[in-house]
Amino acid sequence: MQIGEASRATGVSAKMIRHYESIGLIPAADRRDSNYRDYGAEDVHRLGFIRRARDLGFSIEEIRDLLHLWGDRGRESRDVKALTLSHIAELDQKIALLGEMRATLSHLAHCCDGDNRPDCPIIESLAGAAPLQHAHRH
Amino acid sequence: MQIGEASRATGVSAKMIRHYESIGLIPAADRRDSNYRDYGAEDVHRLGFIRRARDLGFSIEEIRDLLHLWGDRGRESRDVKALTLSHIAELDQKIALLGEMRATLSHLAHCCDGDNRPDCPIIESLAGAAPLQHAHRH
DNA sequence: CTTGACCTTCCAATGATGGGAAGGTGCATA
DNA sequence: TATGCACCTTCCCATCATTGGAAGGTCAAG
Repeated sequence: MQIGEASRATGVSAKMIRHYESIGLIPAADRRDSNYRDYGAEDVHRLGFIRRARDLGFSIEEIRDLLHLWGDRGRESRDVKALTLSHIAELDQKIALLGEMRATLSHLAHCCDGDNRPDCPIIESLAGAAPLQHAHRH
Repeated sequence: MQIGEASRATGVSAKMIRHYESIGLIPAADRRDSNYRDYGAEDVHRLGFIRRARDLGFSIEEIRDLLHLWGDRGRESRDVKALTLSHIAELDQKIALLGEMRATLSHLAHCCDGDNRPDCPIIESLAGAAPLQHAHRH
């Protein structure tokens, strides 16, 4: 199977498959006489694993860990669960931060008439006249 | 005021102040004889505006729009409100996506015993045995 | 034998920020 | 005065995951 077919089978772009190989996330693919990469069922399976993990927001380094756990027959599900829980905590943090941003903006938008007059509390808030309550630096 | 003091006064790093100047987000600062940048009250005000907008998650291009609206005396608060509402919609989308990711992971973690046995539903899900319900590509 | 789809490598860009090198400036203190 | 130190300058590179494109090689069908 050429890289294009592997890409279509897994939803991972050919660009990214080559990239994952270059950073050592996946082993170097076999080559045909034409120097084209050649993929088998196991490679497709691994790429599918990677895509699903990325869809869940795992970083490349976390996926690298997961692949090791996946490939290790003696792995402890405890480790996998710990990695997952840590990821959930990260997601909670992001969600909370975005929620605060949204609340602040929503409050401002609600106070803003939205008509032609230039008295806009949103701009005034940003200008520093009334300090924002929910602002956070990142 | 030198760039370091302007940085401390606004919470924007000196690196970023120079960067914002280089991309035209702020006008080129006055220079002293020493070629050091020189900032006044107006510059600090504008940098504070930028920092607050960034704290709220506005992108550089959105902030560029806001700065124009801010500087335009005849601005319509309608435009500012529209920009804010569009930003709220973006935030809602991100929050929803993260929420789905969290639900999927939480479900998996709940099903994962977390003991020594290698029967880990998290790994099995990622491996494709049981397709995830909440997976999204981005 | 040409066309077009596919593949290869390499280089560069995205967005926001940080790190650091190499060198100039300004001020206080020994 | 000299030395040190904090500050400034420009320039290049790194991050992270991904995309785009250029320049060129390979393969199948028409």
